[in-house]
Formats: sequence, C-alpha cells, structure tokens
Amino acid sequence: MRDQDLNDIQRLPLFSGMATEHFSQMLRAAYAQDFPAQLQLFRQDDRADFLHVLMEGTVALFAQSGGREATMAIIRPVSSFILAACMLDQPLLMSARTMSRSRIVLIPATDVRKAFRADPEFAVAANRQLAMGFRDMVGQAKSLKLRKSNERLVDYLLTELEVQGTAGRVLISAEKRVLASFLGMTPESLSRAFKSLEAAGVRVSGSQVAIPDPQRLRALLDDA
Amino acid sequence: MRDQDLNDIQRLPLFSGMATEHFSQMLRAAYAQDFPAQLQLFRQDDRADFLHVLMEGTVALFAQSGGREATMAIIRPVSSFILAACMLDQPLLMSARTMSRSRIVLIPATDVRKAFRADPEFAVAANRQLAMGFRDMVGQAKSLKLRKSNERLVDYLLTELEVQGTAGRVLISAEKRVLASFLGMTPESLSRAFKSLEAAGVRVSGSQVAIPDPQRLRALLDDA
DNA sequence: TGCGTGTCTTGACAAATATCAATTTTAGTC
DNA sequence: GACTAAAATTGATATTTGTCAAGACACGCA
Repeated sequence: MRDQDLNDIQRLPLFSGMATEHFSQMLRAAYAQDFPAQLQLFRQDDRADFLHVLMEGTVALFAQSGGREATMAIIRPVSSFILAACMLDQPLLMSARTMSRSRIVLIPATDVRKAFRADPEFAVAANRQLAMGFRDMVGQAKSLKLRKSNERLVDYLLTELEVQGTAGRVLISAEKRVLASFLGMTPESLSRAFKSLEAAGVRVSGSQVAIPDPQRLRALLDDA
Repeated sequence: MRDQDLNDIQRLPLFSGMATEHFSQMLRAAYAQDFPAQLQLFRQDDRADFLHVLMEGTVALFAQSGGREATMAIIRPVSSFILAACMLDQPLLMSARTMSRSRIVLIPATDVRKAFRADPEFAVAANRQLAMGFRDMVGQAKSLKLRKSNERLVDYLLTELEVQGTAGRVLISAEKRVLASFLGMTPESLSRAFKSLEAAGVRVSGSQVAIPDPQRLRALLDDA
C-alpha cells in the first residue's frame, strides 16, 4: 500500500482521531487493490469480511430483488463503506460495483472491531459515521414514502445545489439511469420528471442542470 | 422515577454492559413521564435534547412533508429511540406521537454523550444500536425502491411471522391505517393488497392474519 | 472520420396506486 | 346493549408510474 493511501485514510473523519499506534495496528493486514470499471466487488448476503475505503474512482451500492435492481448509494473518494455490516459482523444488505476504475483499501473487519474497542476516539467517530448513515437512509425512506417522483428529483437537485456550491447549476456526476435508480424510478420517468421542471426554469443539457431560480423549485415541495 | 424503571432500562442491550457508576451518572438528571394517547412528543426539526426510553405503551415515529405524513417506525417497550440525533446533537428527522398511554424516561442528550465517551462498553452497544437502525432503514428503502405495494406487505408479513414466532398467524398490533402508512401506501391500497393475497391462502379477520402456507407467500417475492 | 454500441428521450399504452365517495364494520362510551 | 365516532372496506375514477418500442444522441474506438 502506498504511503499516500495511508495518509489519505488517516485524514478521514472516521480515523483522524485515532492514536497512531491503534491506527497502524488496524491497518497492518490491510491492502490496496485496483479494480476495473463495472466490476462487482461483493454481493448482498455475503459476509462483511473487510471494511472498504475508496481511494480513487466511484463505487455504487445497490440492492437486488426479484430481478430488479436499485442504487442505494454512490460512493466517492475518500470514504469508507459497509461499516455497519462490519461492526455487527452480519451479512451485507447491499451489493457493490465499481462505476469507474477504482482503488480500494480493504481492512479486515476483525481488526476494525478490535480497534474500535481499543480506541475511544475511533468509537466516537464510528458512531458519528453510523448515525449519519442512518439519517441518510431515513431521508431516503421519507422521500420514497411521501413524495412522488418529480418531487424526489427536486429534493435531490436542491440538496446537490447546496453540496456542490456552484450557484445556479448542478452537475450530475453519474449516468442518468443510475440517478433514476437511486431516486427510485425508471430512466424514462426521470427524463419526464426533468421535463416537468422546465416550467420552474430548469434546463438540462447533458450532465449539466441549470437552476436559475431555486426558490421556485423549493415551492414545489411546499413543506415547512 | 421508579426503581423498576431503572432496572428495566439497565437491562436493555444498549445499557447492560455499562459500569454501574457510569449508568447512574448518566441517569442522575433523567426523569420518567406519563403521556396520554395521541400526544405529540416532539416534531421533526426540533433539537434532540433527550434520549427517549419507552417503558410502557406504544410510540409512532413519523415524517411529514407537503401535508402528507408517513410512519417510519413503531416503538414498543422497552426500547430507546432517537439515539442518532442525540449522538450527533442535530435536529430530529422524525416526529413522534404516542399511540396509547405511554410511560417514557427522558435522559438528557448531553449526559448520554458524556457516558458514551466515558464507557467503552456503552460505546460498543450504541454502535450496535445505530448499525441495526441503519440496516433497518436500508431495508425499508430497498423495499420501497424495488417492490410494489403488495410485495411489501408480503415481506412485512413474513418478517412478522418470524418475529412473532406464532406459527401460521400474525397479529397486526397497530391500526391498519398506521400499517399502511408504514408500508408506504394508502389504507385503501393495503386493504386491496390483503385481498390480493387471498389467492395465496391469506385470511384476514380484524387484526389477526392467518398464513397457512408461508412458502406460497415467499414465492411471490421470488428473490434469492 | 465513421462505425457501433449503449444511453437518453419521446410517444403510445398498460399497470399500479391514489383519490373520492359511499357503506359496512369495529371499537369505545355511557 | 344501544349509540356514536372512527376505522376498514368497496367501488368508481383519476393520477402516477412503468413498460415497450422507436428514434436521437453521445461516446469510444478503430
């Protein structure tokens, strides 16, 4: 594993508070691996043997059922994933595949659990991470239960607008069909949802979405 | 607060590993309170000032948006709720109301956070709790994204069948309109979904659901 | 540059689900 | 045990969303 990888990992909020000693101990059996695009990393129901840390590239977490498939999260560097399953030592709930060439560090789950008991700072950070993940999923479930598809798109666009910080426009950083799947709809529905937002000034061109008047979008959600 | 309350609380997986000293310290400012049915305990976006522990009764966590409302979880004794928001000291994502007369112990969030830093066993247990909550929400989001409403009902019934352990029948322990809202559909749709399962042998009578042949239900989900 | 593959969009249609209104059933109260 | 109010069901209809098929567009690669 590269020194740079180690540095980048240690700088993650999840690990940055750890005693260096515990950190090196946890990573002693970890290793980095490069994967081509479109490779399945693991399947739901597999055991969670490694905490994954994405260093470069993009990874999609998705779920499968009855032939269908839904994107649950899109992971970007540098961040860890499947912490919950590692903690609980339980089967994975999601599958993962690389969306582009990716470099991933794999940390044995047993070492993560050990470190977690040894280092209170790590325990705090893991809690934070899990709590945030929980809240993210609550948000998704909320959106799915009480909004229709074009409202979910509005919600997504407004969130991205804040996250990306680029005034008046949003870059869609995944294929639209992946975004559709993430938002719980078909690509066709997403296409139509975008069109329904033209009335609010939204213009789409490729992966660029122009949002001249966020207020008008927000009005479509009309909740407190 | 009753001694019995203290005993029951300490017996929760979340707290059972804690040093008694830390436990009493955490509960020194806690207090129990009785609430009538149908009382709103807190609103989403409120600050999470107290970790709640339900001792008796039933509580529904729900989300609101654009006039609509969706049940996100149904809490039964003895269990804690809104741990994630307390940990992160962030606004609540859900509202709560009692579904029946309820007795709730309120523990100041600051004391929870302190105990969390002081007691590694508690930290581990809190992680467990959050990780389970996360996985629960992932399950809900999965179900909503890739199943249609009667499949979600099937999924619910099969899960309850296992949890309740009563062979061949399931007791619906909330009003059907609440169950409908929990499953992300209208009461009318739930009623029709039940009817569509008659073909698989399911019979509903009030809050009793007879499921003579779980296999036939499972076949409707047809995933691995 | 041109070819080929896959994504995105559009239209027509079908299926799923919500909404509205009316009725039956249930549960709670005096 | 009758009365009331809420919940559950049912039917008719509207809306939303998915499916299928075709064409437009974009991208990678020879």
